[in-house]
Amino acid sequence: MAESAAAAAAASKAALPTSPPEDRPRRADAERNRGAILEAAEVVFRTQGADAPIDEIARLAGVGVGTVYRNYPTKAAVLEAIIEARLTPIIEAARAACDAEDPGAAFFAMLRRLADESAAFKALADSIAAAGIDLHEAKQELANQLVDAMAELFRRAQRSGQVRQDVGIDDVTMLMGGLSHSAFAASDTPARSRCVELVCDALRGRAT
Amino acid sequence: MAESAAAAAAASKAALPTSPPEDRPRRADAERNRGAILEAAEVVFRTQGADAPIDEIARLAGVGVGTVYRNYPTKAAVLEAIIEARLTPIIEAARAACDAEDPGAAFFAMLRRLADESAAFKALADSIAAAGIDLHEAKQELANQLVDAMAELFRRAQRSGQVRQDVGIDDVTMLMGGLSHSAFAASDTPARSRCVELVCDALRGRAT
DNA sequence: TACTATACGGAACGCAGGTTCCGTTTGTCA
DNA sequence: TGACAAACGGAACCTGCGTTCCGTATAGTA
Repeated sequence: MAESAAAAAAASKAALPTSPPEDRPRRADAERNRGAILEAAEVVFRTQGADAPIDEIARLAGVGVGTVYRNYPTKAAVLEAIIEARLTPIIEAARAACDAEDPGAAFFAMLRRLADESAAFKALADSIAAAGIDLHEAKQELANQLVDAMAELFRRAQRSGQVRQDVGIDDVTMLMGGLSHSAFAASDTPARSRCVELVCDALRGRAT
Repeated sequence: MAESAAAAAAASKAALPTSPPEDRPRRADAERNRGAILEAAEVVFRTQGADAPIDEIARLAGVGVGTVYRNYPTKAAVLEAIIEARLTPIIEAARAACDAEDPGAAFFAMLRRLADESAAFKALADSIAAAGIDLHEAKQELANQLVDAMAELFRRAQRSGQVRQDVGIDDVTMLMGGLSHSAFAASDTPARSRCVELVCDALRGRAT
């Protein structure tokens, strides 16, 4: 999945080693390295966030930087591949949740999930936190998809009466963006869930 | 005010042009430049945040970078002077609020103030957002003072029964740190106040 | 095993930002 | 007005990071 995501992302950027089908297959070591790079990038972006240097990924993968760039045209492309792999199922879950019987419960469940994912994956937290802020990153498209899906879910939850009427999706983005940003630092899981529940309660307009 | 704060901050760092009293006074142009630097730094850190380059400050002040460094040993020292000037009155207000008749109202008022200040001053938002996160910055000491003052105020508000019992100061730090971070981006004042009120309601444990 | 296209590693490059250095300018005082 | 210490500006330096380049190594093939 990450594979295809990466390939797709790459295809739109430049000619990559994942060449036309009929060509002779790539060398085995190249294939192996590609996997190692993807795994290393996952670890590094998860633990260090989007600002981690490329050298770090290369080192962990046991390859030179050149090899990283032979697989991905830019650092942004590597990041995008990783973020996409991580974010796609979340976006799909949000879309699927729109059809849930109880849109309110589904909406709040998604908020919890966003916080959990942010806590577990620093680059993702960066991405979600940035969703309501800058608009100039490669991953913006993905962030938009997430925001759109959440917006639809939010509208349904609100229409069902489980979210107070005087708030908007932008408020949710602001609260969750901020929370995501803090979430990774907090190794403290209970505190995080408590905060998410506070936000949920606030959006409901009533106490637990 | 900014002057004295800067001087104090500077004194603790290294020997600065603000030399021992009995020495002959500094040259008039030096004094003027110092003021210009402080003003420029204020503007730059307010609008661009803590990451703004020193050159920007020098340019706006109409001096060379060398002159900035003759007044402050490092960029961190400049930032600290500015943040201190901005944060000190807030910290004092938080301490004073501990003696308020209604600790609950005082506590929530401080939350509002923190959000407002963050929205108006990017570097301050950075600082507040970081309060619950890293521990390696020059401004950490200030952040700690703020957190300590807020913690005391929080305890009193909680003891007075206006804050639910099942949350801690760390939850407040997390929520407000995140909100501060988003707040600057949001030129939208109503949205910001709405979010702060949501957080306040959540901490109260009841709806408006 | 020998040959060659493919892939590799990592030095080198460019750029940005913090900090230092030094030749020049200028305020101050006699 | 002349002399000198104080202060100035900004080029130069250093470090970190993204990206490129090229001489070398090797998987695949005959």
